[in-house]
Amino acid sequence: MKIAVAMSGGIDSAVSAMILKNEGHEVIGISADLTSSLLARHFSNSSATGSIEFASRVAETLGIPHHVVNLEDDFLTLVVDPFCREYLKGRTPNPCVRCDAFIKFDRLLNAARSLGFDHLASGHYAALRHTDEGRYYIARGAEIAKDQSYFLYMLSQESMRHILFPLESMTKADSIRMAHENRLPVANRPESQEICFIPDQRYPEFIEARTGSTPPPGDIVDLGGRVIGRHGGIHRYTVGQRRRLGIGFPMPLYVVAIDGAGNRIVAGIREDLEVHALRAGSICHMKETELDGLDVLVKTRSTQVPVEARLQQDGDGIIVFFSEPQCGISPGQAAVFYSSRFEVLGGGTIESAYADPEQCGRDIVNGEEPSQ
RNA sequence: UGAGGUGUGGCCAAGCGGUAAGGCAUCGGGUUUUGGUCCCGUGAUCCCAGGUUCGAAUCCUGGCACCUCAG
Repeated sequence: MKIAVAMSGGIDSAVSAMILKNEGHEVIGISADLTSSLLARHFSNSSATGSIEFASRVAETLGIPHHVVNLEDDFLTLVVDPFCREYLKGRTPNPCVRCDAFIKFDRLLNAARSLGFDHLASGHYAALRHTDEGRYYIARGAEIAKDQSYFLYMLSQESMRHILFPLESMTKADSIRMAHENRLPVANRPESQEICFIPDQRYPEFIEARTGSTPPPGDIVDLGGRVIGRHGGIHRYTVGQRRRLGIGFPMPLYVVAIDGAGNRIVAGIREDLEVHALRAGSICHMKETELDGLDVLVKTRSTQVPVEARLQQDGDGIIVFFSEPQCGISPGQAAVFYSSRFEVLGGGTIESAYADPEQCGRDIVNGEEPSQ
């Protein structure tokens, strides 16, 4: 089989390429240049090409060709700029989800196919499966702690026909061991974390530089509307956030809601954060084409243990009723639905969250006052 | 300027003569292919000036500041 391996310059994709090569496939490495000029523009002192150079060295070590595809324009249009716009509205986007769906497993896949390679493999810790009827879906792989299926819920049926996850039955420890045993030049590289296009966690500064706008300071209020502090721009906050509120109080205070229209941050104690239901929109169907009424497991963040919930169709969206209240549910993030076997059934973008399960109209997360 | 009260690190707050708890905030670190959470670590000589005492944030005197009640 002719397989292009999406190589990030990290351990996982390197091991993936090695495995496929050893299995006798015709393998090339392919890397997307997403950020070199972006980072040069906004962070003059950071090295954007380091990862691609590592990928190149791995390809050389493995004796496979390596291609670099410049996808920066698409990346900016489909990932970076929507990310910035969401933050300016007081929402908390998940750029990785969009990058996987629109860049890696779309544009980069297409680039591979135009090179004559009909399959694209990546180093994700996730499994790709299909039903007897030929419907593809993502599922959790052997690596539970670092499962990445959450990020993949938006992949299309069309793209999944051409995708391979060579690590799906491996653990991270397996990969590290293989990388060392085979002396891959990336064996000791640190794990990637944080947003790839924003060095040093300085995302508020990045958003300001990228959009050319500086969100104004405003009030931090409690649930009763009393002013208890000041914020430095709503793009600096997310629901559930505790640090950097700067308010001395007998108890820790968290961001309970972001009122974009009123330019206010609503703060409260931990139990004010508890949410019994949420509404997700932009629904993607993975294994299931009908989600209404299903009892599922849900993840509202990538590193969370899935929790029980029931789904209910609500127009073009889905309302998720949690069995146990959840904290830190932020509009803009992804809610991903799993079966008890950790198959991805579908998912969506969180639009709002509800403290009261019986009255989903009480929408405190979108900044509206509780209705009484 | 009559009476009473208060004055401890950014905020709140223990301490009641024996050599400054704790919470919140901040900052740093750990965990984490998003944000966040979580975990660990992080600071003061006690409004000022005298005095008593072996020793005071803790007692006394005098200032200063703020608060409350009066008028």
